[in-house]
Amino acid sequence: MKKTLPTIKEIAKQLNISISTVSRALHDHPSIGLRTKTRVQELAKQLQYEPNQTAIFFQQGKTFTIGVILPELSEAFFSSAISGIEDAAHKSGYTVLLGQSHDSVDKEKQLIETMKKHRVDGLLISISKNTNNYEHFEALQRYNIPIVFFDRIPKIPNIHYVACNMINGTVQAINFLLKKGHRIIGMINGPEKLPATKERLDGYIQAMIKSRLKYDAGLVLNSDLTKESVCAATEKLLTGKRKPTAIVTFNDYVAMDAVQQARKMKLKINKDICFVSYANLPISHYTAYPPMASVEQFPYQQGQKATETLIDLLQRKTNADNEAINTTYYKIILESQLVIHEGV
Amino acid sequence: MKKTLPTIKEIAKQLNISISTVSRALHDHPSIGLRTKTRVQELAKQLQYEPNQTAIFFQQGKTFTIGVILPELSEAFFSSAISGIEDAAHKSGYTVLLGQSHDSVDKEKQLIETMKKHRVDGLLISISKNTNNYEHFEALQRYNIPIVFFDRIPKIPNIHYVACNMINGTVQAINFLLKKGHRIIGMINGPEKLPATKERLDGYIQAMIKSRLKYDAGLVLNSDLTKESVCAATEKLLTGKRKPTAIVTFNDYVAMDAVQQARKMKLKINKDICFVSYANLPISHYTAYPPMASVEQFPYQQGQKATETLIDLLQRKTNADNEAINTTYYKIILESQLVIHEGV
DNA sequence: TAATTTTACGCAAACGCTTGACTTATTATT
DNA sequence: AATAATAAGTCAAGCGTTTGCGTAAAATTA
Repeated sequence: MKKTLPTIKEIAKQLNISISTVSRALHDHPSIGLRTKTRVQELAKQLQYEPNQTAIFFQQGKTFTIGVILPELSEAFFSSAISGIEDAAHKSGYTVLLGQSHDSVDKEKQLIETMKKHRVDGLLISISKNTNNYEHFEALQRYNIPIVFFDRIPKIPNIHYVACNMINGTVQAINFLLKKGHRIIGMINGPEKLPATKERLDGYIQAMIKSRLKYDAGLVLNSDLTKESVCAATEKLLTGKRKPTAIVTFNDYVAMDAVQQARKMKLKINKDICFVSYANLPISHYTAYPPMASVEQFPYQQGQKATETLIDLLQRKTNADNEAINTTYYKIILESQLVIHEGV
Repeated sequence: MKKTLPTIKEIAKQLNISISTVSRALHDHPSIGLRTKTRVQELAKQLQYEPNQTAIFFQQGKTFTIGVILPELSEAFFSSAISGIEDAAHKSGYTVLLGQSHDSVDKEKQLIETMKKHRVDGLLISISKNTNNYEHFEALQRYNIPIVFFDRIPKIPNIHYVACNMINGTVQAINFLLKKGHRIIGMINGPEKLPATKERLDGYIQAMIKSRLKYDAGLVLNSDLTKESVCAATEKLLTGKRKPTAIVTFNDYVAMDAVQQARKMKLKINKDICFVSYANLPISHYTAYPPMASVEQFPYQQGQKATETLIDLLQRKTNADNEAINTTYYKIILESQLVIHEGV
């Protein structure tokens, strides 16, 4: 068993040429003659030579690694996104250093430190639910490590991001319900401060107004996404003066809890009350009463697009080290889309 | 904006001392005087010095990175496992390079190449469904990159692995059903060649025999996990001469399909027919008819344990570079466990 | 006070590779 | 035939750290 791996030095010695010649030969440099070039390449193959990437990383000041920090891989949204990220990264020769924040700000900060230490070339981040201070991101500027945020993006100027616009999908969802004859449509939304919550509300209002229906604020309730608060909201909606015949829920988990509550109240799902949700569970159609339709937010594509954007940024950085790149920011918005489930 | 990050050379120059002194001072080396030590450390802090890890990686021939190759993060089992991996890795100062094979052998090989190029210190692998040639793993021996397999392990000798023994949990599952009064118990198992399938079968047989019930091979059917084959198996079981009153299914997906089929046949779930499954969906209790109980396989713990094992291997490697380490292999088996669901 | 130990630090090599600058043959140009 | 241009290499610096070894100066011992 060989103890030490072959290096270009080794090859150079065996062929009695200089290491720079070997290096250039392996890179097909024009100033090396065909003869020696093939000699080198053959010996390299024979010795199963492989360049020591750590040396190259070091020498080039690049690691061809991109760090990914996201809240929770067990959320289907993110496990889908990471596939998009991986695929796009590998396509350009990058690899993915992973870290989950589990929605903890401390963990997030810690991960950034680690990524910084490992000298990732760039960072892809979906921020934790509880992040409202952004210094730890800004600190990376100093290291010239670009960040592209995706899905959950901080509310600060001058950042690159990729996100999915929920307004459009929400409008489609409401229109779908209107077309089905529903006139009183409720919404169980998320935490008030979340941008995602606001977008859903905006879509709701927009759709109502365009259809010349008045917007009844009493029909839109916020929740903190816990089972209790969702059940409470559901109950409140279903016992109000204006009882909705359809409810749009913040996501599939909310939908499931709301369904449960409605059933507890002896309502027939899809008859007395219909649900439309935002897709995050691929198997939601296996659940007892799947939503009639869901708004799809294309996690795979978001991840992919974010990665492509980051890599683009990285290329530019190496090409032109000027300041101009710092002045323009990518803001990429994908459109969400309503998907109507089978048998509806 | 600083263009170049501070190095120890920089510090050395400013303090007019040698770089080796700086290096040692920062490492609290005993042969550096307290006076200079603090001077160095203070300047380092002031300049926000951070060691260039790529240089260190290179110099030490270690990257403090472990590669993880697994089939599919969108499977709850693996997204759980990766959390265990991450936590254990971070605890020891390692980071995680991620790659999904999506159950493709080619992708798996490719990932191994990438990981090798990136000079990961060690590898954690759960093999793809279709892998039946193991050369690409063996090739890593040459690079002295240890592998610990987890959950899905290749059938070759002389490997380290962590897996979960399903036999015990299966025995518990059967016993649970027996205690509930069931006497005819069916099983919808997985593909025949899978070790996971064999273990389930073994558990089934063991439990039956221990209870002095005869093992009826007609009650155990294999499936290839597709919806069609599961439905067919379910139908066959429920129309056979000996109709089971309970069925153990290979996993939660199988359970859902089987339930659907049973309902199609006008059977009342939990009355005419009961189901017990192997846990892989955290939200399975949200489904229409969740299984009465599931066999838990502790993905988080498996990931954690596998990582700890790998790191242990890595420590040994640096400590004693002898051959002895190559002669003993870790084979760690966790026990599965039956979890009885609420309201049963 | 001389000899010896200890303390505190500097020198320089090494890790493997890339690359700008320089050198020496060889071939082409006038 | 002298000069210029090209081809094919070589040299050596440099990337940032770590570390074995050497060595003054200071402290201890005899």
